[in-house]
Amino acid sequence: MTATPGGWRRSHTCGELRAAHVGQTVTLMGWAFRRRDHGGLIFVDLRDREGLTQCVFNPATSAEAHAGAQEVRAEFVLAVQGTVQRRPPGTENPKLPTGEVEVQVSQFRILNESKPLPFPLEDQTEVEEAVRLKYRYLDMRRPQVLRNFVIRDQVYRAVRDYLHAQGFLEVETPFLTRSTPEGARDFLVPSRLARGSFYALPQSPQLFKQLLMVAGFERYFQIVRCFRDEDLRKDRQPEFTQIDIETSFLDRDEFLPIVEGMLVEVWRRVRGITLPTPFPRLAYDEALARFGTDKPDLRFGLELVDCSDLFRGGQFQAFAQVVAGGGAVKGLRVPGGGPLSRKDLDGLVEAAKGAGAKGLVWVKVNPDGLQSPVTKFLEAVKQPLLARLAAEPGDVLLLVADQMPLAATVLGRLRQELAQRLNLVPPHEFRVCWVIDFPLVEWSEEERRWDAVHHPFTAPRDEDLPLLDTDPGRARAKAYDLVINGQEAAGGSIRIHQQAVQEKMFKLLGIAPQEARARFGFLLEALEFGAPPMGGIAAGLDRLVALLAGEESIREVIAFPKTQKGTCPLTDAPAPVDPGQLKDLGIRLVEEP
RNA sequence: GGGGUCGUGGUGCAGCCUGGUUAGCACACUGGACUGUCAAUCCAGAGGCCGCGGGUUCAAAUCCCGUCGACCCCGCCA
Repeated sequence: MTATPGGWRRSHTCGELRAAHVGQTVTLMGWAFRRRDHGGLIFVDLRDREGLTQCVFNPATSAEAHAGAQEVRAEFVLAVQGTVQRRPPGTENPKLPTGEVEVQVSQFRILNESKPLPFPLEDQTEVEEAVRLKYRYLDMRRPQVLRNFVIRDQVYRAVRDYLHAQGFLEVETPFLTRSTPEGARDFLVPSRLARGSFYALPQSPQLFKQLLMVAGFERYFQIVRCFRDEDLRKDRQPEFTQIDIETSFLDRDEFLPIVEGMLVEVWRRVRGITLPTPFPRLAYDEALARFGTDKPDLRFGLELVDCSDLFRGGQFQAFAQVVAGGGAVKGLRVPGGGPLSRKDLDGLVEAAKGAGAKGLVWVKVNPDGLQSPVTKFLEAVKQPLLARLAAEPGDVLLLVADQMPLAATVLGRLRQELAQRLNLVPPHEFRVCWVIDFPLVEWSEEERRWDAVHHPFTAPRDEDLPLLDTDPGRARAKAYDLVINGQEAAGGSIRIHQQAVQEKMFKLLGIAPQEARARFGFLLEALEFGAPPMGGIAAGLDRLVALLAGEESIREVIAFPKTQKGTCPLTDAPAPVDPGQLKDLGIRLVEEP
């Protein structure tokens, strides 16, 4: 076995030569990153996965090599043999780890040529994403892109090492499975052997991991692809990767520290950062009240403050009526927001309306008094209002009156947007928290029934169990989300492990017994054979890696991602198939009406 | 399904508002010069269906309509 025609073997990588190697004869293999031709002297920066090494082609060393190097172009694949030498004084490159030395080339081979590139491989140049994705294999040669996949690899390993050390068993579950109701749209796979029937790709291994608990595996995990046929975002792809975990015999407060330990280990190994534990916990109601969202970004303040009582029965009719009708007035203090122009403030009003509010009241706190479209209505509550929001001259106050949770969520969006705009978000900080005590169900107006907030297998809190019969909307679930910098990074729950409770839940959700039997009777049956108490979580691996890499979009940390329309510019998937394939499956295409 | 931004040589952009030269700049590319560069430099050159289709006009990269595509957002995502 030889690495190249002629029997050369790579002796070092392009990232490892140092002053200590001076005098050694080495063989490097890699890509010609850049060539600098001085006529009498040619420099080629040879790049491989590990780094960059300057190779010098000097006719005094080898006229043949020097002549050959003139043919070299960007991204030619080279094998280079020569002597490591210290660079002449004054020509060292402190920007390169290998910058103290260079390889004086005595002979080299062109292992392969390359066409001119469709785009430059420099890190700093911005190239349209569709072009990058069409030539993703070239894009990935950029050190910045490679770095993201090194981080991803470190995350895989940290997760596996940690969970294995904690006694978790790694198990694979099927991709070809059956469609389940609720949740996202399924990707369907037609069956040839059972014509007219379809597999569904899993939205998550939810049911299987519960079966593994019934099986007595006790601690399971899997780094697994999940599929959801919904519209894409920068943090959502049709196929994405979850760290899926399930445990037996642990209640929430025993389980969450295990997950915290995993996150701590990942952040420690990848970023050298020690996340403080335990992670703070926020009840869902509290998160909504203080931040106007169930995934609060804790890197900055701008907390929402309830001002409802200040306006109850007051002369500001618009607000007083909302409060009288059971709604709330939520306030947000924008410190130093004074410079916001009338146009900015009008923009905020529009944004609030766009988010569903009937309106937004802004108040400038000037040294000589309040300035607002509704100043005269505010005079009566001026002092308590300023005190409630801890306002100071130069601030801007934003007030939204509406039903809860709308009043809070509207202001929550403005909070996020203003933090961005006013540069209040520290760029290199990680703030992690748990959001717990989610509602179990919420009323769906359009379907006229209760919907599971998390999923139908989530257990209600024990003390809320009676509420299922009397006031389901007030029942809280044993569910939890892990939120990092305002992003949902993981979500899970303690499951229902008693068949009677599960059936009650289905009944509440309007899933008829026959339908439940038909759809996942196998799970209900399993629950009758001694199912242990169980609970787990699923973490979005792509989002974790993006956070660790400082990338905005998970596409930057997925090897071959899809565009926003779900296509792959590289393979041109999805694509029509051969009529014979359709015939095998018993599928006939119909024209759109 | 809806809203927004964008689409101009291989890449990144300018020109478009206010229609009228040979569509301009940088990088890449090709040829030449050059023995210490590292975003090498200098000289010369080639390269354009201005996304696509229609309309207005004497005349369209530019104005209008439609359409396709990329990205961001809303809806959607248990």
